[in-house]
Amino acid sequence: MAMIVKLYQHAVKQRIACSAVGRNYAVLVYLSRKSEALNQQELVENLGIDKASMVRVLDELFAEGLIERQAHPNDRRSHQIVLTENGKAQLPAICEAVETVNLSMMEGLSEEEQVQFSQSLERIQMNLQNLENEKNNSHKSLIL
Amino acid sequence: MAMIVKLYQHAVKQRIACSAVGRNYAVLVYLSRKSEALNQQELVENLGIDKASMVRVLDELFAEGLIERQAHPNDRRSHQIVLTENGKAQLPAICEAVETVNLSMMEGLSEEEQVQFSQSLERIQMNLQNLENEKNNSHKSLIL
DNA sequence: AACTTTAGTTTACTTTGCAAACGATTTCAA
DNA sequence: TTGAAATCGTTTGCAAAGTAAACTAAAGTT
Repeated sequence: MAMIVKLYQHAVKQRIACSAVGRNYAVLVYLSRKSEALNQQELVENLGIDKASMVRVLDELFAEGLIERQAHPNDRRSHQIVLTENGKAQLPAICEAVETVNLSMMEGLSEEEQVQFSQSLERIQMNLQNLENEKNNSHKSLIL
Repeated sequence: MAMIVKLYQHAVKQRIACSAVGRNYAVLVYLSRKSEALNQQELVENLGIDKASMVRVLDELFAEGLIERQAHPNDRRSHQIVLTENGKAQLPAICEAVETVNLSMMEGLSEEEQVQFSQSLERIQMNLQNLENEKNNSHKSLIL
């Protein structure tokens, strides 16, 4: 499966010429799909990029003028990450690349199989996240 | 999906205390599953680790006494990678870790869904590999 | 024999992850 | 309310891994 992820990301990046976007397309796509404002923590949890790396990624995207860190209304520690106009302008090209690869990837699978596959993926991710959390909380649950 | 791979590998590695094995468990497991001798090229293609990194990984596994590079009978450029006795001795613990995580991961999916999922994965990998190859051969096919 | 290709290695560089520490907050509990 | 603990983001330093180029040695091709 690690293989698949590498092949997938490689395919998408090849289709996005644009400098910093290529490496960080996942962040932009994720931002574009969420209507609410997101802070860095939420990006870290959902994209599987660790928080130190996320700082670097966002710095880079900011330097390219694609995102901004806005003040959070209720929490002065937190930043809300939003796409700039320039950032939004890149989306069609990025999404097209993603869509193209998605389509090629699913070739030969019926509509139903694709749906089933996505559902299985979601469940598997949930299961693995639970595993991870059990680990983290094991020391707490041991104090009985 | 990148998220899933990270969660999965993290879960497996946590369950394998043993030094160098933890990081490189995939190579050992893959070797144990193949009856024929494998060269580095085949490992690179099947595990998605690039060849320069593979040299480092195998160096490390060799330093730990877990694998050996044997001369290929017909091709003196090529090395056949084989598990040492010591390497084989580590397998049960590794496979148990992998099995445990696999089971937890698939929790809530029916036997049939699991089979379907694996088949879809295989097909997807094939599709992505074809995509990759098309790219590599595009310059050749352009010469008409 | 001269070429091209392949397998593996080395090198240097970049990218990423991980862990620890920190400041600035916010939350919680005594 | 005040003090301890947790959270958000950041920085730093180091380890691991990907990438790209050049190289050796050995096959394969023409």
